[in-house]
Amino acid sequence: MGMNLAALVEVIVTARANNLNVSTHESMAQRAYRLIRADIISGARDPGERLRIEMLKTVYDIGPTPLREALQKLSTEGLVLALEKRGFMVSPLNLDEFSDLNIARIEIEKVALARSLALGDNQWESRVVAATYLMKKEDEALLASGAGVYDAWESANAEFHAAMIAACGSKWLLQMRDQLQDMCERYRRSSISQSNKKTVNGNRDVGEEHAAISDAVLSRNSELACQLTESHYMKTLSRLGGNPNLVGDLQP
Amino acid sequence: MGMNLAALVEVIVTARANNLNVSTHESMAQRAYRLIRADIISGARDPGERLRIEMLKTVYDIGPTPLREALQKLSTEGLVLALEKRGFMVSPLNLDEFSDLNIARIEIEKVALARSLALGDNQWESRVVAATYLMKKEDEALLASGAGVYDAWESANAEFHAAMIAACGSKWLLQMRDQLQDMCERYRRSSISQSNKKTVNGNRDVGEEHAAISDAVLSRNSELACQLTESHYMKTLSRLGGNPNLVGDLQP
DNA sequence: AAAATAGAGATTGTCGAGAAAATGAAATTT
DNA sequence: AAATTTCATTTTCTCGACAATCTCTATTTT
Repeated sequence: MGMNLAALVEVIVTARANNLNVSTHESMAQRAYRLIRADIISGARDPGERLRIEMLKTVYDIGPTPLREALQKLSTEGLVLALEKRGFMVSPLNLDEFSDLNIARIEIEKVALARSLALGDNQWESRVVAATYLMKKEDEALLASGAGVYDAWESANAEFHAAMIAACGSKWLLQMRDQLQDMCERYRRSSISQSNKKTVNGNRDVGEEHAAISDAVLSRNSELACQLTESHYMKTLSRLGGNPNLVGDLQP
Repeated sequence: MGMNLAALVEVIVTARANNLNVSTHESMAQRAYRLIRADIISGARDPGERLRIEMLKTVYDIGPTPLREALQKLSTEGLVLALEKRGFMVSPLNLDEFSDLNIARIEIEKVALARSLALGDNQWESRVVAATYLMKKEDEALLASGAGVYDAWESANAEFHAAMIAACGSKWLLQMRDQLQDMCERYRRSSISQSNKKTVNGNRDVGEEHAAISDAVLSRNSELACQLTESHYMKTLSRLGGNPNLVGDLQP
C-alpha cells in the first residue's frame, strides 16, 4: 500500500472522526489492547485480578513490550489499575464508583440528546427510524423467548441509543459517552454473572420504554426524551444495586 | 516502605478518587508521560511534529520501551496520533476539532455546575469564596499590569473554575472535563504563541465576568451561573477563531 | 520534464536478557 | 505464640539488539 505520510494522516484523522477502524494489519500492541479490553468488559477477567506479564504472554502469545503498552492504555481509560513497581490489575469494582460513572454517563447522554434533537436532519431521523424498527423486533423477540438478552438484542440496543444522540455535533461528547458506557457495561456484566441472567429485565417492558423514547425523539420533544432516557437508564442502575438517589433530577 | 498489596490498592484507589499523586519515585514511563504531555500542552512541541523514538531518547534520556508506553497513553487521550508502522506524531490542530472540543467541554461544565449548585454544602461554599477572593486579586493585578497572563493568574483561574463545579458529585464528570480542558488549553497556547500575547484578554473585563459567575454560584442561581459560564468560555473561543455558532444555546 | 523504479539508510515494532524491587516462606528473636 | 528478620524466588521495568517496514534520494524510463 504505497501512501505518503500526509495522506495517511488525513485518512486516520478522518477515520477517527467517524469512529472507524482503518488498520490493514493490526500491531501486537493493538491486538493486546483489543483482546484484554474485551476480556475485562465482558467479565472474563475478574475485577481486582492481577495481570502478570508472564501469564498474559502465555495466554495471548504476545511479547512483554506490546502487552505493557496495551495495559498502559487501559490504565488511562480506567479499566486497569497500574500499581507502582507492582504491575497491573483489573480495576476493582465498587458501587460508589458505579453511581459516579452513571451520573456522568446519564448527564452526558442527556446533553448529547438535547443537542441531537436540536440539530438532527432528515438523514439522522432516518437512522433513528431504522434503529427503532430493529429495536422493536428484538424487544419483541426478547419478550417472547422469556430468556436473557441475545447478542442481536445487545447490538440493536447499542445502535438504538447511539442513533438518538448521533447528531449532537461533537464527536468528543460521543467519545466521552462511549468510554463511560464501556465502564458501566463491565459493572452490568459482572452483576449479571453473579445473579440470575433471566432476571436481567425484571418486570420491565423495555420495549415500551424504547418506543416512548423514540416517539419523544422523533417529535423533537427534548425535555421528555431526556427524562425518559434518564429513567430508562436509572431503572437498570437501581436493579443492579446502585444508589439512584445520587443520580436523579436535581431541580424539583 | 513496607506495605502489603491490599493496603497499597486502597491507598491508590483513594488517592485517585481525590485526584492526588501518590508516587514515591516515578517510573521512567510515568516520567516520559508527564514530560511529553506537558511539552505538547504547553506548545513546546508543535502540532503535527513527528515524535521519533531516537530523538525522544536523546532529549529525555529515557529508553525506548517507557517512551512507547507514554506515547500510547497519550494517543488514548488524543494528544498524540499513532500511525500504523509509522510511529507517533503530536496530534494536528484544526478549528473544527476545537469547536467540537469546546462544545463537549462547555456542556459538561454546565452539567457539573448545575449539579454542584444543587449539592454543594458549606465546605464547598467556603472553597468558592476563597477561590473568588484570590481570583479577584489576580484579575486586578492583571488589569493593572496591562501585560499578559502570569502563572499565578493561570492557577487562580484554574482553581476558580474547578471550585465552582467541585461539588457535582461525580469524579468521572470532573475527570472528563479536565481531559477536555487540557486539550483546549493546547489550542489556546498555540494560538497565543502565534498572535500577540497582550491581546489575550482583548477588551474584556475578565474580572467582572468572574465576579458575576461567583455571585450567581453563591446565590445558587443555576440557570444564570450556567449561562454566564458558557458566555465566559465562548468569548475565549470566538477570539481564538473557533466557530461559536456550533456551541451556543440550542433552545431559544 | 515528469513519472516510475531501485536501493541505501533510517525508523518502527518486537523480543529476550538482566538489574532492581517485591513477595513469600523459613528461621530467628521477643 | 507473635513479631521480626533473612533470603531464595518471582515479578517488574528497562535496555540493547534485530527483523520488517518505511523513507528519501538518485537513477532510469516514458
